[in-house]
Amino acid sequence: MPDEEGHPTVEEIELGKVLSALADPLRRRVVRELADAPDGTARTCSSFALPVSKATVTHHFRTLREAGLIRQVDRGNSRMADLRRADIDARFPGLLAILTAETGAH
Amino acid sequence: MPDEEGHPTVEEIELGKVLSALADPLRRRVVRELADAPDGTARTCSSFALPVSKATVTHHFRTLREAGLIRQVDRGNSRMADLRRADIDARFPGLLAILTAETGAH
DNA sequence: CACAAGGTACGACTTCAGTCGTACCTTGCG
DNA sequence: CGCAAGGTACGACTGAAGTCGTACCTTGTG
Repeated sequence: MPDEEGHPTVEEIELGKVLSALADPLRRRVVRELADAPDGTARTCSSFALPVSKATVTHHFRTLREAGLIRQVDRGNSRMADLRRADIDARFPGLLAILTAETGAH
Repeated sequence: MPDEEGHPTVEEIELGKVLSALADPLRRRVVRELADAPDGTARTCSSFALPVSKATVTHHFRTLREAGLIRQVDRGNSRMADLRRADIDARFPGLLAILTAETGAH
């Protein structure tokens, strides 16, 4: 069985869900910031300062997690999120490069 | 100015619209079939035999066209669609390879 | 010319995704 | 202990997206 609740295994990652998750500019911004940071960088949800409410932030991170793009682990007080870089690269090579190349209006 | 109605130029192609367009399995199927065919292959909308009505087919092809993924030109009786392969490769290298690699339930 | 084939336009319906407020839970800290 | 910080759960609202039927236009063909 997978890790915890809502983390698909590498084989379970579906292109459709990944593309749907990345269709949203806020979620794309989260992934891009994580992809630009050193591998293994883990940040809290709130550290991204998304211009939406807490409830909406939770919703977006759940979408990213269930798509298989990020990993979320409880760490005492808060919950840390980090990019599943190796898994993404294995399933969709070149995808992260496309995302990090995005510039302009975000 | 661009070509005809609804064809963005290469620079106007936006990642968000491309990902939104590709989030739909039917549209992904169209792009994949075109990408698998030889470059320059042009097909009619109806030749894809999508399991939806004519009106819906028109809708999906308009979405693909406005996202900049396909080109549509009137050719007498019908309207031929072909992949904007060079433009896509220029803006998002590796994207088409990800799509053509998709297997399983479509 | 008349008609079928291929698409588009428009309006309508339904489902889904993004958004929020509120209530609530857990953990760390003073 | 008591409280603030960080997140989640739930219900609700709204707008967007996929779907369809019908009507209509254009082009090629018999």
